[in-house]
Amino acid sequence: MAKPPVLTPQSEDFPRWYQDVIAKAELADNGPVRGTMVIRPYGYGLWERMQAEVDRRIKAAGADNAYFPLFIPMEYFQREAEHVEGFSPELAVVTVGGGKELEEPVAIRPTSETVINSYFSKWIQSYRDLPLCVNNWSNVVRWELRPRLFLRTTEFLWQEGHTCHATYEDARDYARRILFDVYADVMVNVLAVPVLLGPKTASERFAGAINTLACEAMMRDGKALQMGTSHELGQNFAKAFDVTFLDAAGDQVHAWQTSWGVSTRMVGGMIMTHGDDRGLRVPPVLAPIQAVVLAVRDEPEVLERTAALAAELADQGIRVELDHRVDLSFGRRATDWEIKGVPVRVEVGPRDLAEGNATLVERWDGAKSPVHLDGVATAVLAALDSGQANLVREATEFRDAHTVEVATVDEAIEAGATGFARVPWSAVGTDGEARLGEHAITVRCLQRPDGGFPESADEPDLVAVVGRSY
RNA sequence: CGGGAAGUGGCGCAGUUUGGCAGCGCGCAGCGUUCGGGACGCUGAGGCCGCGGGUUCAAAUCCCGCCUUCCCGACCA
Repeated sequence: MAKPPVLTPQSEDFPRWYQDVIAKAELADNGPVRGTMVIRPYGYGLWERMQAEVDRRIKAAGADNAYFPLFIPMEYFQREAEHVEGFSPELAVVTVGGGKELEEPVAIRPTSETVINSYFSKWIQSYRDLPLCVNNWSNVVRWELRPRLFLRTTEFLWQEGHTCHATYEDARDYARRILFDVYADVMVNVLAVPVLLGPKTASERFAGAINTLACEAMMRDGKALQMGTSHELGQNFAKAFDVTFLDAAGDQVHAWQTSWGVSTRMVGGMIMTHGDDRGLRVPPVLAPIQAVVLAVRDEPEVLERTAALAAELADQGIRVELDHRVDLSFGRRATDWEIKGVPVRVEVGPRDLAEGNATLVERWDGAKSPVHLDGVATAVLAALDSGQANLVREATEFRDAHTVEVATVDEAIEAGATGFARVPWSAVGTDGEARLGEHAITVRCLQRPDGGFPESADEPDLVAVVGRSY
């Protein structure tokens, strides 16, 4: 009776499970060039939903979309010392164009601070031009040594926001606003992925930033994934690219800036936060397909009722799909939707109809329940709500159950191997970071002892959250 | 980029040691029977054995180079 598992069980081999589920749920394929990724329609559907939710919030935060070019003059990279140093190793450079060796090689953007700032310097003249907040949806290239689908690909899709402000405080507040109102909000309320928020240590900072704020999540194998970052750039790039403005007092001063991004990595984070041995579990708010109405049998009444139900659900604003593939066995189709993680399945067969019911199956826990045909829409909506809440709760409980409080670096090394360890930052420091590093453990972010967000990384009594990471 | 493993119909693999007709399971197509948790029967299609070079009468098999994937490390959304 027991069928061989469709996917490698997580407990047996988590990385293998991850690859299996990406293949079987038809999310993505490897591209022909190392590190590249072909995103298949269902995988892209997940990304499009993430994009829509992020985009809406970015606009609400006052940033407008724009587009900057893929190609960047090499010389731009040289201008900010830390930036060059940080990105040089992963830069892809075009040296031939139109069949000729180029006089000046052209870099393919790994991020766009440099080009964008060269235009900011043209556009900004007065404090009245500030704040200037733009966002770019794009692809970027970072020559990765160890690619993994969605988590770390040489080319990936993301948004990068870039802003200029008149004061340090404005820039700092904006970087936080993006972290909280855009990123954390999407992670928790859309992706159902609980995130820890806090500044990075100096060694984990973005190349060229004065402060990097991060959203860190825990995957089901206990490893950390950085889901998004928001940087305070200070005046580093403004100085390198001459982004200045005349302030109200008549002085020419450099702008204070931020940059921030989330990428297709979020898809990987969602997969590894919620997926189980039966497949994906896509949070209802995110799901491109929230409910599937499945005709159990090829009978006229069944087909009619399922079609009517699907239409009714669509009328309620539910993203619904009708499964009339009666040439495939019921079990096969049920399994397919399960692997794809569709939150709710509405099954209708002759037995249901005899009772005047449909069968509602919830993906998050597999629970099946009969629902009167008149109450399906209401029941689906309720299931979508509770499914979302349950996924967040489950993921939060998992993370907390794999997080321990420790006092020393040695204890952190031990605990960090299987989850998160919270250790006083004062007990770690730069030397401690190096020792953790020897065990492939890093400080994911700094927090207040109560988990609160610190005013600054220099605040006393901070706690370092450490763990292994992707 | 270092260490390890591996590339054979779409997917998973055997065959490589000892060179001699390219196979199996799943999937796919057609027909029929099925259909409430990956259905079954019959028939059939599908291969430059990762790519390039070499050795040989003969290469999936031996030799050299490259590419790609996976695992473990150093760097990163």
